[in-house]
Amino acid sequence: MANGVRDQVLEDSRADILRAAAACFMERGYAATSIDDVARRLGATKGRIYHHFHSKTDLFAEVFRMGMDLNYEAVEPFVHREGPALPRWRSMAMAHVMQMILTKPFQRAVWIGVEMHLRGATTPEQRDVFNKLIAYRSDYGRLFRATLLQGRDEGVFDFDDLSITNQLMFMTLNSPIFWYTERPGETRADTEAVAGQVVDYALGGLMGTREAEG
Amino acid sequence: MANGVRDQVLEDSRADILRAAAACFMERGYAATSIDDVARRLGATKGRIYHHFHSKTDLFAEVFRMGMDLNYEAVEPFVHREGPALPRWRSMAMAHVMQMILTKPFQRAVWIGVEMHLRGATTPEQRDVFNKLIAYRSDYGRLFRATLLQGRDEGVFDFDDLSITNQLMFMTLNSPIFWYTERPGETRADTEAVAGQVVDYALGGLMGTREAEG
DNA sequence: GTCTATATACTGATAGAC
DNA sequence: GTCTATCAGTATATAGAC
Repeated sequence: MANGVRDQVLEDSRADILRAAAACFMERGYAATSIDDVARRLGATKGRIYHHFHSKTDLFAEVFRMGMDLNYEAVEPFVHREGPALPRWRSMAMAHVMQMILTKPFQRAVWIGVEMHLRGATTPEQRDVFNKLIAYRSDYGRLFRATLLQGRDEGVFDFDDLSITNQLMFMTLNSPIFWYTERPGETRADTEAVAGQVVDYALGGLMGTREAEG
Repeated sequence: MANGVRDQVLEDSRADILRAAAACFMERGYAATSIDDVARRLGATKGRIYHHFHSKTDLFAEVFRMGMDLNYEAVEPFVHREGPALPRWRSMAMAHVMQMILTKPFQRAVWIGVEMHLRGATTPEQRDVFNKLIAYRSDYGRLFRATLLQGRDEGVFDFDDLSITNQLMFMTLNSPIFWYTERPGETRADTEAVAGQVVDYALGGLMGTREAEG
C-alpha cells in the first residue's frame, strides 16, 4: 500500500509535467520550447523536470505516447464491431475527432512528432525513440484501413489509392487540432456538433463525387 | 540599362537565398533553422544573407510572401470566370493543389507562418510583419468563399458552417505539402492524377454525404 | 558583396546543496 | 524531490577586413 501511494504521487508529479510540456509544445513547437519554459509554466525550475525525464527528447516522447494512448482508448472499443463498414467507420471517426478536440495539446505534440519524423529532422540519438513512436502511430492508422477497404467492397466508399485516401482522411479528421478553440459556455452537444461536421466532410470525401460531375 | 542589369543580379542573388531558406524551413521548421544552415546550403557564410535580409524574421517573411505570390498567380485567372460554381471551383482547386505540389518548400513555409501566428508564437517585433502576411493569406482564402456560397445556392454543395468548411477544404487541398514526394520519372500527367484525387476528395466533402446516411 | 571575427544571449544538461 | 549554480555548445546579429 505504501508503495501504491508513493507511485501515485510520482505519477501525479509526472502527469503535471506532461500537461505543462504538452501545452508548451503546442504553443511554441518542439525546437522553440525550452525546458525552462516548461518549468516556468509549472512555477518550478528545470531541476524538477530533469529528475523525472532525462532529456527533452524523452519528455517529448512521453507526451507523444500519452496522446496516442488516449486515441487508442477512445477508438479501439469500436474497431472490432461486426456489421457493415459505414456505422463502424462513423463511430471510430467521431471518437477520433472528439479526442482531437478534447486533448488538443497532446494531439498537437503527436502531429509535431510525425512531422519531425517525416522530414527527417531527428538526430541520431532521437532516431530509435522516434521510430518506436511512429510505429505506434502507424499501427493506430491501420485500425481504419480494414474498415475503409470493407466500405469500398460494400460500395459505400469510392476511392482510388488507399494510401492517399488514408492521408486525406486523417488530415481532415485531425484538422481541429489547428483551428478548433473552445467557446465560452460551450456544451458537450456543441462540441459534438462541430465534430459531426468534420466527420461528415471526411465521409463525403470517402464517398466520392458520384453523379454530380460537372 | 545598367540599372536594370544590376537589379537583376541583385534579384538573382536574393532568389537563390530565398530558395535555400525555403528548403531549410521545410526540413527543420522555423526555430530549428539557423542562418548558418541556410548559408551552408548555399556554400556561403551568413555575411551574404545578412547583406540582403536584415533579420531571420525578415528572411522568413520574404519566403512566405513568395509562396503566396505563387498561389495568387496560379488561382486568380479562374476566380472571376462567369458561370456555375462547380467548374470554376474545380479549376481553382486544381491550380491550388498543383501549386502545393510544385512549390512545396515555399508552401510549407506559408503553413509554418500561419501556424506560428495562430498559436501566438510570434515576438512583439515579429507581430507587425506577421499580421500583414496573414492578412495577405486571408485575402487569398476569401477567393474561394464566393464560389463556395454560390455552389451552395445552386444546390451542388451541401455544408453547414462556412468557416469550418473553408478550414476543412483548405486542410485537404494543402495536405500534399506534408505527404507528397515526387517519384523518379514522374510526368506532369502523373502529378495531375495525384492532384486530381486530392481535388475529388475535397469536392466530396463539399457535396456532403447525401442519401447514403447509414 | 562576401568573408572573418566577435559580442551577447540562450539552450540542454549536470553536480551538488538542502 | 526540488532548487541553485554552472558548463559547454550554439544562436542571432554586428563590425570591419578584403
